Amino acid sequence: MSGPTIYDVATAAQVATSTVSRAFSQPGRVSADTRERILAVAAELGYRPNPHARALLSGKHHTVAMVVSDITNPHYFDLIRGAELRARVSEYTLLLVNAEESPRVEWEQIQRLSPAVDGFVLAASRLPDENLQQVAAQRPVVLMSRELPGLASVVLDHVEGCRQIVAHLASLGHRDVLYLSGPRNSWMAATRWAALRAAAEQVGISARRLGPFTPKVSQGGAAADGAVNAGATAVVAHNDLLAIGVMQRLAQRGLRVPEDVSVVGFDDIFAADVCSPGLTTLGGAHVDVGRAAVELLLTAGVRAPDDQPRVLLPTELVLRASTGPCR
Amino acid sequence: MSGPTIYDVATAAQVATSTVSRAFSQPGRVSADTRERILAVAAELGYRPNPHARALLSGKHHTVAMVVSDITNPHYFDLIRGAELRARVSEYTLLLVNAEESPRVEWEQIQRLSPAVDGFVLAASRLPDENLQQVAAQRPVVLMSRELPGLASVVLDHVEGCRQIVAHLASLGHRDVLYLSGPRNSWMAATRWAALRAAAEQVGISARRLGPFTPKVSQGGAAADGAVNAGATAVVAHNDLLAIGVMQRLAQRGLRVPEDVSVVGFDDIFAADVCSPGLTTLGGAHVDVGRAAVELLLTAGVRAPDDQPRVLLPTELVLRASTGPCR
DNA sequence: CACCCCGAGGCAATGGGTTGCCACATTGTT
DNA sequence: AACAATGTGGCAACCCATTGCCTCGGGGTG
Repeated sequence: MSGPTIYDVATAAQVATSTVSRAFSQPGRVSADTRERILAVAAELGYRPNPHARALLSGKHHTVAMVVSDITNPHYFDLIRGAELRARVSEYTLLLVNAEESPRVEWEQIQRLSPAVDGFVLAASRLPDENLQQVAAQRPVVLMSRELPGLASVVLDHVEGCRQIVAHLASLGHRDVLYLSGPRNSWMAATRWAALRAAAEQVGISARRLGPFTPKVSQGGAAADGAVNAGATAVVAHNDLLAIGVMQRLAQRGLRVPEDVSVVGFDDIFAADVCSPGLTTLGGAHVDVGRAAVELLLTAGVRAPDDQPRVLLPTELVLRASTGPCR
Repeated sequence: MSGPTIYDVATAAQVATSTVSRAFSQPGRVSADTRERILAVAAELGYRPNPHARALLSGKHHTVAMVVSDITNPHYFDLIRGAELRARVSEYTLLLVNAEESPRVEWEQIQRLSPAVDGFVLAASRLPDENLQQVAAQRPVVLMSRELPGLASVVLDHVEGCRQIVAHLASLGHRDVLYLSGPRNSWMAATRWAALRAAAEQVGISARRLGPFTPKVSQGGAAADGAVNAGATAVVAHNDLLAIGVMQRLAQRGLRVPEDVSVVGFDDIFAADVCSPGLTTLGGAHVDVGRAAVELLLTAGVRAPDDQPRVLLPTELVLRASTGPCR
């Protein structure tokens, strides 16, 4: 069933298994021609080391698990891709796990995988702080799009990004921004609201909040109605999906974007570019977030537990047609 | 570093390791109170079996690898999700691998993972037939969106789907369809073209082909120009990304969709619903494709090599605003 | 009371690769 | 010429869970 083992190679090459093992892992430890003979035999037999057997003794699995809270959100694609790319450079396997927006599923999967991976990258984890700390006690952990003191994290600089959003809207004459908030247990939602409010205060305009909303297109209707009812001239939605839903509902109610209402999203997903009108949104190099997170994880061993880095990556406000002068 | 082992549990519960093992896997084999004691101790210690050690002896890894040719294509999301859901039901781990559109990368990753997984699900594999057969000789394989005699596969019924597309266009008065083809080595592209041509012949209209094109938005421009030059009234693009690119370019050149040209895509990705005009596209239950593929893989052991099923799932033509009466 | 059967638990081999330690041979040192 | 240093390869324990086989003791049968 399975391929040849190190024993088969050893027999065929007339050496001990230990010699075969060293021929691969410690090239200097065996003589040149012995090594050559072993490699030739191994190639001929199609030998490939069994990762399980290796992991059993060394405790190193050469595998990192990435847990995403909802794999259907297009925003994660770039994160996944970046993580995958970085993992492959080091010949690590990336195990992708979908938490289906459920903290329970997320927790169970992490517990199940814990003995089999070298660490976890958690994207927008929905777990409460205590659980994150428990995980971190077992295995190295890097958070994406979330922060927690004592844990390594990679996030886009939303403080600066929200300042850009507010400055943009203010320069268009808006005196008020309405944030359509994300889920209650989302760290991101809290962070964005705080940053928007601070930025608004700084430039002297008002900031209000509505929600929470599940950040999906389908929730955009309710969010849009709330925004209209609140008399908003500019809304900032928790993410692009929600923003697109908002725009759909506004169009349905006969309101024009951006003439009547300006709309801003977060993430710069592909659909933000093709929807109509094009969505102004706060993007960033999400591939680099994924890359940086795995990078931190792979170098986690050399850092002290109380020296966990917080990596902040720059955002980029992508201007499209959904924002315009205040009516 | 790592968690407690079965030895720790055995010591703490004053029994042999074999008894602990059996307490978990063969409940009837140990007495009720011994079992209870062991489970209590294990829970207290936070014991979880090491999957590697288990896999080493049994040869079963409880892991399937899913290889996608390009993870940035939104079309794969549902496939991934379906595969993930089905795998989790059986407590299998889904290993997601991105081939980056490179047959070489795809091949290397498969070879590397082969000793560590129970089988492969290959989504729109770019590997040549011979390589697929080699993989299948090592491990159970299920293809998605591709067929090869002798290998299990799950695909949407494109023959019927293309008939629906052609019937739809013909009923709008179109006497000609132009297929904007996908990559040269894509099985899907060949299949769609053959099905379109057959369907066109059946209803008595003409079918032409242009391409190949890399199925990305950026390639839509060239495809659109070619279509205009060919005087097409109805184009069928290899997938939604290409179709969206085509529509962007048509708009840029002042041509109206669908008044001047009707456009049809494949896959029904999220963006097809939000772009403007909405894209008529051939969708289907992609989640079920993913689900069925893993299902086949998990039951692969019980089938003879010459009895590999071809699963055909229904398509659904989603009508939106991008198709209309022939000018 | 002798014998058998059955339930319950332990011993030890197993899987595939890694690594500390030892053995042997060759070459160099005094 | 006797001995040390260095280079190569082998032996065997180890990682952790599983499982075939054995043992021991209690209850039932004749």
